[in-house]
Amino acid sequence: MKDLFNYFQKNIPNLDISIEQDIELHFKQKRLQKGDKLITEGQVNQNVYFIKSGILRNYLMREGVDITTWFFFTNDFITTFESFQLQIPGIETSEALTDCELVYISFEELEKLNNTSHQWERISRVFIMKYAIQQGERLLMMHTMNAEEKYDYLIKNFPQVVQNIPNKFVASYLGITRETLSRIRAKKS
Amino acid sequence: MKDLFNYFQKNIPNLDISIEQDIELHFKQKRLQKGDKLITEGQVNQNVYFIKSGILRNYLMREGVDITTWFFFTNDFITTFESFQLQIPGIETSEALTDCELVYISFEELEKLNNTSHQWERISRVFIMKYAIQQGERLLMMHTMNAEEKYDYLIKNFPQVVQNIPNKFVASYLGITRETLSRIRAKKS
DNA sequence: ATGATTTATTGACATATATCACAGATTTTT
DNA sequence: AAAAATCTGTGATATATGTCAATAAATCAT
Repeated sequence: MKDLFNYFQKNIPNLDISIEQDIELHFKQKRLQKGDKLITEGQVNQNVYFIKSGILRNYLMREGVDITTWFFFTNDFITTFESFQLQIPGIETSEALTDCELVYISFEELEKLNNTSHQWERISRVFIMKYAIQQGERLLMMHTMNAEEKYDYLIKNFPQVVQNIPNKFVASYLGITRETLSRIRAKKS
Repeated sequence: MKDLFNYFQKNIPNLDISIEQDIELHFKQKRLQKGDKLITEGQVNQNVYFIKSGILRNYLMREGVDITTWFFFTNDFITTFESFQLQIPGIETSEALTDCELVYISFEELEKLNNTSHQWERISRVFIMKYAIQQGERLLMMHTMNAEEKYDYLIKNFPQVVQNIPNKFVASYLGITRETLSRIRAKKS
């Protein structure tokens, strides 16, 4: 759990040491094997997970087509955001692309911490804020770029995606077809 | 300022009455005329504004082209999110599409409230969370829909956009050209 | 290791949307 | 109210990307 506390400290100044105890007390461990589902479409996402190691993706099915919405790496939090925050059934599924080590806390337990501790409320706010900023950047990419620009953007800003993830997932993440991605890649080499 | 406190109460249970006094003390009034700029590209967005009445849009220039990123209506908060949250120069501009009445608070004052009051930290968290959810929905729209589907989605979910806003802004908000929007509209009537 | 399955590449063609050009409509300014 | 400016609609054409089909390459399972 030390990793998680370190990660909090890196992002939020002057954290109380009691936070580390809270983590010990309320977070649990979980391991996944490649291909395992962590969160399932149609169900309420009960937990927020912190990735100690591994890679996952969120995706949804739209008219029978698998669309990747997000990739997650070591030191990311993973939820299906709306489902977790509003505690309603979600449309997204999370699956492990590699074996993963996670720690997690349930919505109710986190809410308790948020209710009783100002510092936990701060932690929640800061990480939601960072998530919103990331989303804004991705939205801008989808809004303003063509296929090749999106791929260049990905290489520049998230090289770990291109290096570690099958092209079919990269393509659907970019909102283009596998064939188009393949042609863009061919042109570059 | 009563509107703002009511709005907080509607979204967050059990708010202390002291919040209303905080609002009186720290929020200021501002009026805009149609066409006025509220936040300017290249500068740090110092304040978060709550819209008591009026409509605004955020936009950015990309290769000389004006791209609308978001519309804001009565009872929305408006910032250029990343610039405000990180207090760094932003790429977006906010302009009034109608005359507007706003109330606002500076980043520093809000941070003070967030630091000293758990309830304010809660308020910040909840509205950032709501913003993130909205962004996620918009991202899904841009990711998965074609031009006509996006327009239908807008009519269904944000009819006030289609009713009140010039088509050229609607088009760039959807990431399509004015001509394509015009043809979609023609087909429907 | 070998065969089976999945994934990536490439070509031919189809289609949605962009671009350019101009005319008509609407809004703003004088 | 008239003139000017801006916005919207429509046609002709161009282009990026999608679709379908076949093969090659990579990965997985026995």
